[in-house]
Amino acid sequence: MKGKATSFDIAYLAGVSQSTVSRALRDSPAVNQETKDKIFAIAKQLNYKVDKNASNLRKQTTGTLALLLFEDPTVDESQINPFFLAMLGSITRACSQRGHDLLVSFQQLSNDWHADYEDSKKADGIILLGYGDYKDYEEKLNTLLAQQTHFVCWGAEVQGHPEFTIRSNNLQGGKLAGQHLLQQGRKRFAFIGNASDNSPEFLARYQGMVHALAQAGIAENTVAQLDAISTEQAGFDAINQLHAQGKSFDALFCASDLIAIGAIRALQKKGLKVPEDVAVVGFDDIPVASFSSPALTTIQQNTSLAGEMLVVNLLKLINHQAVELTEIQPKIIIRQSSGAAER
Amino acid sequence: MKGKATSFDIAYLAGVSQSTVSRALRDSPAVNQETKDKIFAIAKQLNYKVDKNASNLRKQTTGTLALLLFEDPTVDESQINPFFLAMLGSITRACSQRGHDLLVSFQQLSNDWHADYEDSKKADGIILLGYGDYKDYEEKLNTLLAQQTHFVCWGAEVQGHPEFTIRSNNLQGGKLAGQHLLQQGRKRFAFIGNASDNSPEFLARYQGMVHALAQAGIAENTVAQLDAISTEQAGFDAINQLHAQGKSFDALFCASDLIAIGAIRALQKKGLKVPEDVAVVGFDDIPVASFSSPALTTIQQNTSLAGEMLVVNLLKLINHQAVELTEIQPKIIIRQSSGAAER
DNA sequence: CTGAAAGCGCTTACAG
DNA sequence: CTGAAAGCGCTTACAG
Repeated sequence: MKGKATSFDIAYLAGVSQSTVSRALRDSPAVNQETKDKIFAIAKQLNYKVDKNASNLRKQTTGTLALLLFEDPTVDESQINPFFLAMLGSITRACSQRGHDLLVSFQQLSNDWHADYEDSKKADGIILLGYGDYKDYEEKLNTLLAQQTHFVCWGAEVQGHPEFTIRSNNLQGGKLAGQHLLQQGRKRFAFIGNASDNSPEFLARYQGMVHALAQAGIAENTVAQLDAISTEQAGFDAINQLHAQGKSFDALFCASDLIAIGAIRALQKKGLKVPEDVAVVGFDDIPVASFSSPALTTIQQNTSLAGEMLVVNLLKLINHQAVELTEIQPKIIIRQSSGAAER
Repeated sequence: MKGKATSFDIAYLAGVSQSTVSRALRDSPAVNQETKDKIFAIAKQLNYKVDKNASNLRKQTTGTLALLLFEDPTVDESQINPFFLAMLGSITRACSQRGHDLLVSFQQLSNDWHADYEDSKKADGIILLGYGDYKDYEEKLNTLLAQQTHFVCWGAEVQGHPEFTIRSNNLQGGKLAGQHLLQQGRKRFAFIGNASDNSPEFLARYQGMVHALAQAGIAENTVAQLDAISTEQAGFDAINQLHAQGKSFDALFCASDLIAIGAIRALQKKGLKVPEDVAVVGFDDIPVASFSSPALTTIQQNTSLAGEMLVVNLLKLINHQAVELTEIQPKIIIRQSSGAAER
């Protein structure tokens, strides 16, 4: 036999019609068990696999989900945020458990990717994952909406469609960080990370902390806040800028672990001790967090559940089932950088 | 118009045949420019995208590559080796630059994945990436060979088919590590990592170091070597075991950064100073390496070039072009853990 | 330069 | 329980 076997080859060998082969292979109850057995045996022997292109074309589906990972264009492409890589792992697993394939693409926001996947029948839906300026891609989201593309979005809420979003409870995460730093007896707070509508996740983390401080009688206007995207460099620079502004603080909450690690470096370079002089809390619990020096206290996002929920909700949307905004509860992981844990 | 537009819709609106539309959309030189312009305009307006399932079915290709990432089954699935994640990034980019999609799958070696992708026409070829016991998957590689699946393999050589392999020059990497440690005046060496045919990459790193030592008159039998898979835990345990065996050394080369980081922890826990008491060199240059304490001297693998070569060579194989074993030159990155660099 | 037609390998009403 | 037939949306010889 030349080339790959087709269902016609099996039909010929089994002495049945091709329709019957097709039914048998999908285990249709309308096929005699003996016939099935014979067909399965032949299929196995020929190492037959259903041609996905043909079956998808006929069924008008793909059995594939697309993952679009994007970051700030300023970030070096080779240095993908470790948090998203962890998500990638859990998304892959969640997909394969449900018999779906995962198409992966790293995009800059500037690219014109919207809807390509679904329109060209490469995927049944899209998972959007990334940090970056939310306002920048809101327009793209609207295009997706207009084209009725199926998608879910990590973190940011889609205007008018909260049900497309899966995210950590960032507000709660910020509260946990604030409360923990307060418990360490700290009074003068700083926050590094974009705190505007452009970065809704970071903003919620900031607001959560502010909320915790308010309950302890600390006013928001005493908090030093500086914008930063999620890179070590941005964290490093932010510290220098805060110092140049003459800001002083003994508690620092960073919107991501990468920012925190860069910030700690800058603090140490200035001769300040972490946690003695400044207690630091990060966000994400990326693998590096436990290896930084001192080990980083941080708010852990449950990437395993997050990836699962993204896939589950997207599949529901594809199947026209109802979904709603899904929030995942974060957890504080206490290590040395906040002054609470000993080795 | 209901549903997605097809080439027939465009043909109708443009007043030409569907064949002409198909040709025009692929920019065939056999189509009048005016006709093309008209067709492009209509296609754009309808937001038309070629149906990949249909075109792939007809062309009998997929325009997709599959990446199979696997690790030792003992490794927690959520904690994928950062080195492979970096590779994933560069592979994705290399694929999209060449107009290919990338299907990603994380597999345990125990799974029965061989050839599924290509047989079911989901991918034109497979990229294999992972650590793990080489002997364990040799059999699977043979199945792929027998089925004439197109594939390339990172690291390990496929018996009789060196051209399917892309890898770092691990021998050279080992030499660099050995030479560097010698330059620091170290004399008593240890190596942590599997050094057998089952882990050809680690073995070559070990042999490279041994080679460098031999040139300095240090015999292989003075070297303490202990097997370990590529995890921090394995590195941590290995140090304890070496000490239990009464081995003493002032230079340690680890087959991977993760091993090195675990080893450094264990050394420090025993009150030994790195690099003063033991100079440590790792392998990979994963992002954590620069954040460990002390920062890790390591052999950097060029993941950007590696990912590119995997894709380039696989595409060549698919197109029946000749390829040969591709080796990428590693580079030593000197930081604090080896005692050579100051802050 | 353009069109009519075949066919890629399936799935699934329809008929028996 | 099974078969004959249509059709998913393309690409590409073939003919003009």
